[in-house]
Amino acid sequence: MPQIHVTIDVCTSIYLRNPLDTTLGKNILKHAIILMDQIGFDEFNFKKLASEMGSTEASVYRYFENKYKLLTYLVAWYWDYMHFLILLDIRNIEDPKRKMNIAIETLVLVRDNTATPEYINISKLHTIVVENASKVYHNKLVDTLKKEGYYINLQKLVNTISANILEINSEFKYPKAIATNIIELSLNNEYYIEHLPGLTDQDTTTHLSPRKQTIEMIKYYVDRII
Amino acid sequence: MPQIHVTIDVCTSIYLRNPLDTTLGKNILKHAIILMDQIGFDEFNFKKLASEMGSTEASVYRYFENKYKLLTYLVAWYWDYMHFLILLDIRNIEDPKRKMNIAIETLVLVRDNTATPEYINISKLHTIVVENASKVYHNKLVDTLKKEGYYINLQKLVNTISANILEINSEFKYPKAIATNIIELSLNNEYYIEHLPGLTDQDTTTHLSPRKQTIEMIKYYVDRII
DNA sequence: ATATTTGTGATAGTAAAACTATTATTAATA
DNA sequence: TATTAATAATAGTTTTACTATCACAAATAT
Repeated sequence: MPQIHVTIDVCTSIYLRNPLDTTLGKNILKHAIILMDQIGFDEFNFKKLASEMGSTEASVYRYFENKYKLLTYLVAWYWDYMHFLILLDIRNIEDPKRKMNIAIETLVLVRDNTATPEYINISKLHTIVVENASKVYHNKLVDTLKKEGYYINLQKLVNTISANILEINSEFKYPKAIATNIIELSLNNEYYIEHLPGLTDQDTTTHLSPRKQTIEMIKYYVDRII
Repeated sequence: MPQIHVTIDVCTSIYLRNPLDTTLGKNILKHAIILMDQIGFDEFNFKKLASEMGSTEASVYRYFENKYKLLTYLVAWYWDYMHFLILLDIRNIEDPKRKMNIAIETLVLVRDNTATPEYINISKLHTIVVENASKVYHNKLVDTLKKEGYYINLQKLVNTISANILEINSEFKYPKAIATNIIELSLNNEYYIEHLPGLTDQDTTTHLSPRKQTIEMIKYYVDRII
């Protein structure tokens, strides 16, 4: 059986050397995900990463200028991969409403896939994205980074979902804003259920998992709004 | 004419000494807002703040343990103040839909008010909240900070808007999640229009300002969903 | 087979950030 | 006038973020 190989496109200026080219590079990604997930981005640094993976600080610096660029790379990778999974899942499906439901499930469930490379723990990467995506998009350098193409991966995903919204209702006035909003809801709602339940609505009658509840919520939301 | 005095309640364990008690304290808030707005939270530190306001690093450390706590304080202050403005604006209004529209306008427009203390530049504080609110809510310490009551100010605002949603439609299934979402949209949409326009929809036909466009969008959204 | 390039490890170092501690001085209060 | 509290000034420590250099091993080119 042919193995599916995923090529994740991440803007080349994010890194100094392509981490996918070498074993060390992939190891940096692998252990960066494990460590960031464990101690959080603020506590994370290249010294700890190097010691965690049995390498040296200087070696890591050959791949990424700083930890912000490494985070940006991981988040871009995540969106490109999510986009790939969604496109895979909605292939051959005609009904736009069904397509939307599948996209929502894919976004929230963060299912593992045979195409996930060994060096990426997708569930931990999801946690990292939930906790830190805003650091990538909300900062003083946003305008420069945008010009360098750091955000195209999320943009492409938004475009796909936005197109799907227009297939459901071609008159809908704010397809991109709602696409972006669906993506943000898929990240935040589960986090709120777990950590800040007062900011969302937990269904105490059913015994659905936080993820299933989030899917229900976003479907309800999409159904009413579009 | 009696002057309205706003008492902003911020959880006492955020600060070491109440900044509102002294001139230096208020000066810390004032210049922290100016400086954070100017150089961004990541570049901001107590040394720069002290030099900006003609004081010393050690003096600032007597009020706040670190810059994260200062940010948390400012964000909590912002929500308490927004809540106050909304309650003021919807007084004596019966129609729940009108109340919601007013709340949306208040959230997005961030109008200055005579009750705004001299040491707070509310428009700059708004920028700081837009760019950094997620750092306050998405972090590894969230569970501890929640227990200490760091997030009650946002929670109260969510409760007020959530109640308003139920007044419009008592059957609505996710009042808190949508209240939180409205607040997040009010912060993000304007930022996206300005910095990441591909993530939202700009109306090129009209000549509405980003804020007016955001208000239109959220009203459209609320109207359809609730 | 040998020379050369490339990637990595090891070590060492600098500059700035993030605090802490001490003392002197000034202002408020008893 | 004595006492206390608040602040400024100074001087430190520790950690983070990053740079530079050199040696060695593996891959590649000739």
